[in-house]
Amino acid sequence: MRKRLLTLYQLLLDAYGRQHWWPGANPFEVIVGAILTQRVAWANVEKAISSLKEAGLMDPQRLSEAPLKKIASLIHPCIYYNEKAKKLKAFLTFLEERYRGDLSLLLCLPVSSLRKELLFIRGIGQETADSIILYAAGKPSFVVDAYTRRILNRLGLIEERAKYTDIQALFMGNLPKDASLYNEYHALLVCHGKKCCHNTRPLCDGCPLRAMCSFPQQGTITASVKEM
DNA sequence: GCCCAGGTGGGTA
DNA sequence: TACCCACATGGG
Repeated sequence: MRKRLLTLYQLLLDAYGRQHWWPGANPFEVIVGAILTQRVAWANVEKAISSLKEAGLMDPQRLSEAPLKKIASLIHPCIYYNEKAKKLKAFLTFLEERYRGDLSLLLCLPVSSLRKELLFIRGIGQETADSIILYAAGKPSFVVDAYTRRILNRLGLIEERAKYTDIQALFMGNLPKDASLYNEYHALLVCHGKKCCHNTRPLCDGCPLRAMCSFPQQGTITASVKEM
């Protein structure tokens, strides 16, 4: 499995080059983006982030003081804007109550503690928590998103119903715990997912991953990770 | 007009 | 545990 994951990484890197993620200016902007991008195209998240910046609210203190309705109106290009405004508030309330509003205090926690803390916040699930750990804190926690699941399933490396934690363990159990590697790997998976094999076909013509089709279909994960 | 995009939480069986 | 639904914009 380790070899397959490394081959996949190399094929994606050769095809698309380095992605230089996350597209956020600072850790707080990365966190806002991670919450806003839930089930939303990134182009719409960018519009919302620009609006928050123009309003001078891309700051934990100022955003926490802003009325919920104002935040919702500024992030309107994102679907579920009312829910997301509440989620941003929930994060800021958590940050204020547990870390006196000091983001660096939260982000300096070890990965396991940081993940537990983030999952405690309403509106932050596993993918968003891992995105924050990896891209805002710069610590190794592999992000599993819809593209990751879809691509691995197409390659026969996981089953469609594999659990988030199992897919994450597949990567983290077979790759070195290296934030820059996880960063680039996830970015490449998203890049590939957007450009290629986005429909129900197994692999499209000209897909840079076709070389991996020769791998045997055994070793897929179901309820738990196998063949580590 | 329809489908889907870098999810999550709550309710129900 | 597994499934379903609400959330409710904008581009192709």
